Amino acid sequence: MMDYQASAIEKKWQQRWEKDRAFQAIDFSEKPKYYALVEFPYPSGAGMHVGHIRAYASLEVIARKRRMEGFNVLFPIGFDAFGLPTENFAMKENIHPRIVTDQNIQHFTTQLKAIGFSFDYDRAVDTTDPSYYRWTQWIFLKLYEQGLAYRNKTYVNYCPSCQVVLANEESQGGECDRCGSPIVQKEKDVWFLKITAYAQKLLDGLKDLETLPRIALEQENWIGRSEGALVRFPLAGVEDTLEVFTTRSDTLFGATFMVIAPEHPLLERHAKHITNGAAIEAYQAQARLKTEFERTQLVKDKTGVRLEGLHAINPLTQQPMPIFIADYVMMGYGTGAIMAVPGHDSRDYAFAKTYDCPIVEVIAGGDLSVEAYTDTEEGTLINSGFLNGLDVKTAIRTMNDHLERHDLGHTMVNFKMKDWAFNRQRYWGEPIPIVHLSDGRMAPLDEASLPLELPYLEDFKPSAEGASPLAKAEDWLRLTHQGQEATRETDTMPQWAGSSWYFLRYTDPHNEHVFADYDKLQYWLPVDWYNGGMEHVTRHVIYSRFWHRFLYDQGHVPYPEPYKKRTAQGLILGPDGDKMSKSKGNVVNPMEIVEHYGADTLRVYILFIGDYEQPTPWSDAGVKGARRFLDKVWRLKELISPSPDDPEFTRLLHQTIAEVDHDCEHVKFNTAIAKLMTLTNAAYKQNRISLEAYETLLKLLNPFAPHVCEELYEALGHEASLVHAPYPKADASKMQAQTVTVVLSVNGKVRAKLEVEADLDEATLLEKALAEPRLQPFLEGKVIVKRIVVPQKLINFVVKDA
RNA sequence: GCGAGUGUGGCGGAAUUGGUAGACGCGCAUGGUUGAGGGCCAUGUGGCUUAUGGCUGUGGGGGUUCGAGUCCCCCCAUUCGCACCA
Repeated sequence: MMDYQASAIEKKWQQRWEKDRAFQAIDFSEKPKYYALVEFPYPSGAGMHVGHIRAYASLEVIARKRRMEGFNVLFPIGFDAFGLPTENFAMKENIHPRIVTDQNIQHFTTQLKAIGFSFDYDRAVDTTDPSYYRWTQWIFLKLYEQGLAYRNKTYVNYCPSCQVVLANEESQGGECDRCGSPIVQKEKDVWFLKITAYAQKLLDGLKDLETLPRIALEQENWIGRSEGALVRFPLAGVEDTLEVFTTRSDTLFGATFMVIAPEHPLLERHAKHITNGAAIEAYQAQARLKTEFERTQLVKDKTGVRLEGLHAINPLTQQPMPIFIADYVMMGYGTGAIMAVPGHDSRDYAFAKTYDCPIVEVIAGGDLSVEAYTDTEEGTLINSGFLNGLDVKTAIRTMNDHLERHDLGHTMVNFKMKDWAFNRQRYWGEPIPIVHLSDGRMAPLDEASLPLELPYLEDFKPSAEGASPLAKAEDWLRLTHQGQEATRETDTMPQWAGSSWYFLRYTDPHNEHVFADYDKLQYWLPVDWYNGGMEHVTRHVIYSRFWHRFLYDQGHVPYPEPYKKRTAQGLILGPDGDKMSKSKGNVVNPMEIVEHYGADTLRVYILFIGDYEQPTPWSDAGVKGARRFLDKVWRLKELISPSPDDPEFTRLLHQTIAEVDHDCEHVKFNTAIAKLMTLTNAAYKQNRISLEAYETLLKLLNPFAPHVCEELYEALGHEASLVHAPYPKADASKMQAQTVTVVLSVNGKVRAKLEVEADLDEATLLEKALAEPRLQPFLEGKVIVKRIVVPQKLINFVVKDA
């Protein structure tokens, strides 16, 4: 028999699958549908890395398994191809991003096919293709029509190096997500999507998503719902109020001063009453220089400036409350103003100490002379008028009632989530289909005029001061709209746009009339299983759920939630245990493994490497083990025998069928492979294998290592491929062992083992156990006080000295 | 600071409901096969030990139990997420 020649076999079967269109998803097939979705890649010039393989290999196994189980499987792939790396590369090399993108996509596709992924490549989407982004623009127009896309002047995180505006989550730690440069705050007129309007729906929808608790929790925290009250504090001497959001209205009697964000509009509104305007302005200027990172991370001392000439009144105590500006209060959360309760909030306490404000105890228990008493989830109210003696929960309810009755405020729900900054000042993104008319108004483009294509620019470097390169495309920029001179919007959409709805397009990727046919959406959706990176659990998953829910509300998609189940693979670290990075030189190129050992080896190794959902270091030695296993399966063919397998082997076979099935469905691919290895080893141990058992092994292994399995299966005389071969079913009656090992222990320590018939009755078993010679030294001269019998497993004698 | 995860041999990692800790793989050791090397095969491989036995052992310390990697309490380390969230 020939040796296992991976590369020849793999090419052969890849061509065969392509010729047979083996992985084509059939719209409206009679079979039950299964939609397996993996996050589509950004086609970088570096090609695939091992992380991609791990991300796709899981659902690759599931997709192949489902086909064998008789499902009509949609397992698509595409490319999230707009974005900065391509644009930066294009600038550096002076090649147009269109060309770079096409090359990269082609390179990626070749690599994906070389690994044997069973994607339906006919459905591939490319977010940079005008026939795709036409519909991204269309969805934007729908959002705009509903008032969910708006422009606002705001301070934005700006990266001076990339010359782009970044979302908060792209500038965490005060550094640009992409280049690591420090972020500065810049005032700009930018686009937002009103995702906050969907906050509650996005939160509620989570209960229908099957996922790890921590994945749901991360989304919950990101949405950040909190219940509380809006309270209006009257200002002394002017007809105005200062509104705050608080979750602890019960502490209102302890509120002794107010703090507002340095950007708070109250400052401008009452500038003429404020007598220390210069000091205020100086503080504002200083705060603006700080990034949000510095404001929240580095500066733990509380600084601020008291407003002179303006103060608020505590509506309950009627005491005057000084107002401060301080940068520990953020304009972006709640109302940008707080009532400070120094007795029970450590930030307010520190501030009160510094600025000498009164500290009032309103919840009994702490020692306010040393620190704020913040352990106040429960407790009893004191110094609080009508709340005295009430517990915290009742006090909150009572206070809220009081506020509503006296028109001082009302209960409200606040969300941490902010609106989605939806713009980039770069070339390689979807143009926003809006024009600015000469009279200052904005107008959406006509749907029929979409796509609004990117103009072909020779020079797509950013314009001055962070304006989009599109501002330089004079011919494209100017037009006549509704009889007026107009200019086009020059910002482009962020990279999250195209990925917010790509899974919908897969159901009908070539449709020129709608983004996807409703009946096809109804057939294929929802996505049955979505796998991707942990890092996308908040942003991408929430953004795409938002778009999907919006489209549902507008009647364009049939179901409210897009995903039924979400998993996330762990990172593959470098062999040194550090995160793989070019600078550390610990990057493993998967294609080298394919060349050296074959794609099947790579696939098996990556799933065998460790728990799928945990990070794991790469090991070159481990790869060899995967290859050895496939070699063993290959050579096992020589041991096919007409004589039946040992009963113990048959039992193991059926147990393996059941466990591999279970493990695959529970993302335990590593143990599934381990069990296939055990089965293979057992066949060698009995020195033969029945044809039936060998074929079963091939079918179980096929989703992991399809090329070698197909080759061996064909060599057995089968003409039909394994793609739709029926998946093995375990026969429970054959899983029961004839004999079992029962552990004999004394006082919990294992002293002997006993091979007995599985159905032996308890009395006989005990008799045998007591007669076991190896137990005698531990029983002699003792009294057995207790006998524990776990059927088919263990006996424990509890003894004590006689 | 808050929340979540993780911690088991030389290494990656296994271990339904508490019931033989270390499956499977790597590495290593010894022997075999081979012109050599590789490959392959067999056996062994947590530690200690006065070895067919005994003791000990799942980050540390307590506890519950006949029995704890698994359950409870306290601590430590590490990773991730959020972060002055009012």
